[in-house]
Amino acid sequence: MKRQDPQKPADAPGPARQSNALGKSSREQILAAAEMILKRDGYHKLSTRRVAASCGISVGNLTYHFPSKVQLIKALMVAVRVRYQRERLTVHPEGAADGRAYLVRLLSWMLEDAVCSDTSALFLELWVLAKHYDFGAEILEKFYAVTVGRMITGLAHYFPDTSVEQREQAAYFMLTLSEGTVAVFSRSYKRPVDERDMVVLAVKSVQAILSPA
Amino acid sequence: MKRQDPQKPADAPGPARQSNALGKSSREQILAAAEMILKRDGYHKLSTRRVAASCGISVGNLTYHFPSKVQLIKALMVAVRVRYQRERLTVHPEGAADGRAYLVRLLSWMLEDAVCSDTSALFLELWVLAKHYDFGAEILEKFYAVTVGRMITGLAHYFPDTSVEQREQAAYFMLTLSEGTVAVFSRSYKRPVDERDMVVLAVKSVQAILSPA
DNA sequence: GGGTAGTTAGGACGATTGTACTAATTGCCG
DNA sequence: CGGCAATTAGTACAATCGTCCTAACTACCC
Repeated sequence: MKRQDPQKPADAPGPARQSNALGKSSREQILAAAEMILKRDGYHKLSTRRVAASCGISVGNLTYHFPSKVQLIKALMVAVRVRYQRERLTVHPEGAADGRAYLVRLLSWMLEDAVCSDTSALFLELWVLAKHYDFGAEILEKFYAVTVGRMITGLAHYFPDTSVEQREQAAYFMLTLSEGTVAVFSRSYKRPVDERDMVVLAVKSVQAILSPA
Repeated sequence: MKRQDPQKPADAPGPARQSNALGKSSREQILAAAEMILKRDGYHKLSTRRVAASCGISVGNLTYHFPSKVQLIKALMVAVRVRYQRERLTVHPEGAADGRAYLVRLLSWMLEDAVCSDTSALFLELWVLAKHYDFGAEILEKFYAVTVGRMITGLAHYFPDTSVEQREQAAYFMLTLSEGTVAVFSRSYKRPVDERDMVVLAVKSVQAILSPA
């Protein structure tokens, strides 16, 4: 039949959708398969047919839920952003003893997550998507903005004697270190320095940034 | 068949590769076109036909010089590595007044280069290629190893009172910051912190890393 | 000038891509 | 149960992909 109302807003519409045998709606199943393929095979191997085959549905069915590949990619990036953002907000350490302990916990988690194969494989592709699609850059920048914002509030709590500029700079500094760790340390390779050394260096650096000039 | 007239005489004997109208051998021309397409359109749009069309030769001619796409990609990565490595060795600041001036010059150049659209667009794709091809990871790691090694010797000259571990850690730290800058700051976007602020923070951080514990 | 190796153009093949279209099936509501 | 909308499957089509093949052209050496 004719496809009417091809795009609902990219947000999940809530519980009003049918579920298939796997207990997930077709939309969620498609997005999960697309994310898996994006991480494993990369953007340049992400095709509608592959996604459809990966979750056992037909191409026609996929084009019903996502009339174009771009819409699928957009929905995929939105879903990924929502999930990662929720994770990053949840994991944020709150009960740290002091500022130093907060930095150790935060940077340990960030850098360990950066070298995790799931995260690193995903972000490498997200950067490419952000370069290729305008909406991709927007989504990524929004994610970064929220991540940085959350760090800034944490810093304000543990380092009250710092200026707003110092906290902003420290937050972007930690973000840059985290993404750089994805680029440099995500591949297994023999190096004289590993990501755990980087945590120590990062803590020392952020303390230097936050200390009065 | 109906290609342009070859008015370029082969200059000196020696290696004696033929040259076409552009004064570059077909191999170099192909590699240059491939690099341009990789940077502009990304790996997932890099096709043999597109490269051939971009430098005005036929597909058959391209497959003569590079029998498979993988070989083209490999040669492209090798060429890019050689060029960037030579550049990074050349630009290395030698006549700095003191350690701090050395760090300022080095990190300024590294982070400014990271946000340059040519470099950033290229490295985003190189990371994907390194994830997809084993030889890509090797080439990238070798480039990183040489870059870090050059930084270590520079640090040893300007910071003689530091341990080998400190210099290694500082070098990998600067590399991580540089690559993270590509990922975070290469897109033009309004942020409260820019890459020039990052230079200041990076200098302060590396000084903290190199100072005695 | 003739010959040989190195280049080049062009076509062909099967595979894969994104998307459009139709028809069948399913689920829900009155 | 009937009917209608939502969902699914399957096919088709033009475009592009990587690679192979052959014939023609070019440069250079004897």
